[in-house]
Amino acid sequence: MTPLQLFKCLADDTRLKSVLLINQLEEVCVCDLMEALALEQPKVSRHLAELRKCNIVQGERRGQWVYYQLHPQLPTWASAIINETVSNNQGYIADALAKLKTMKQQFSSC
Amino acid sequence: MTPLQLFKCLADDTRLKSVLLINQLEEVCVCDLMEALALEQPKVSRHLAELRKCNIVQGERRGQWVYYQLHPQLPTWASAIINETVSNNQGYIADALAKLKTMKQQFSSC
DNA sequence: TTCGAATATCCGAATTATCATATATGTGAA
DNA sequence: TTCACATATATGATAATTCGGATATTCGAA
Repeated sequence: MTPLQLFKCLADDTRLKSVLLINQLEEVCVCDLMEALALEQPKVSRHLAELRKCNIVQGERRGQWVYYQLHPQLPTWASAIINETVSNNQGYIADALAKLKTMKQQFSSC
Repeated sequence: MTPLQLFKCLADDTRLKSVLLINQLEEVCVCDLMEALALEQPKVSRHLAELRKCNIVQGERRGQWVYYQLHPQLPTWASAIINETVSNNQGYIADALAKLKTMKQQFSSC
């Protein structure tokens, strides 16, 4: 993966938040992201597809749901960048993260 | 500066290379970048203007030329990302960097 | 006036959003 | 089991928007 590819993927609000949330939570499903970001399903799905195409995330179907995680072969420098971004911009995903966490408590899943 | 702003700025070949080169060389003028990247002056200038607007770089006129450097108030996490990118993707700017260095040796400036 | 640099504008190309539809999985009833 | 249906996700097509490139013009300094 080239740095340009990575930055292009992260240069969109939906994709950036998705990546940062996935990075924080280890794995999330599409419906989680829909709720957390208050977005329509096709929109989330489309942006995840782009992230998949660049090997930034990896989707795995388990029954009804598809769970996304960071791609296991993500270069170290790329995940360093993601971590650096999260830890210094917690406000950027704070709302979504809070919503996700209360969701997880109330219902076992979507 | 928000992370989204930063990534949008870095999501373009000209801008990304310019930032990485400026990071490596401390400061460069527009004509340096034109030569190194083999681009027209207006193109370089326009992208630098975008980087200036986001406070990623800073331009300073000294006589005829305008010299650019990373913005002194660039957040630490942002410059960490830039450094992480450079040190793990040297090939991406190797050509431009080599051209710049031989230029600097042959002529004192543009 | 001349040269380096910045800005304005227009146009074409690439992105994104939206709607509709397709596929995959799970559930429950016949 | 098998069929119908509900839910979750993906994808296709098209409209709307944004973005980048080329050219011309303007600005600033020598």
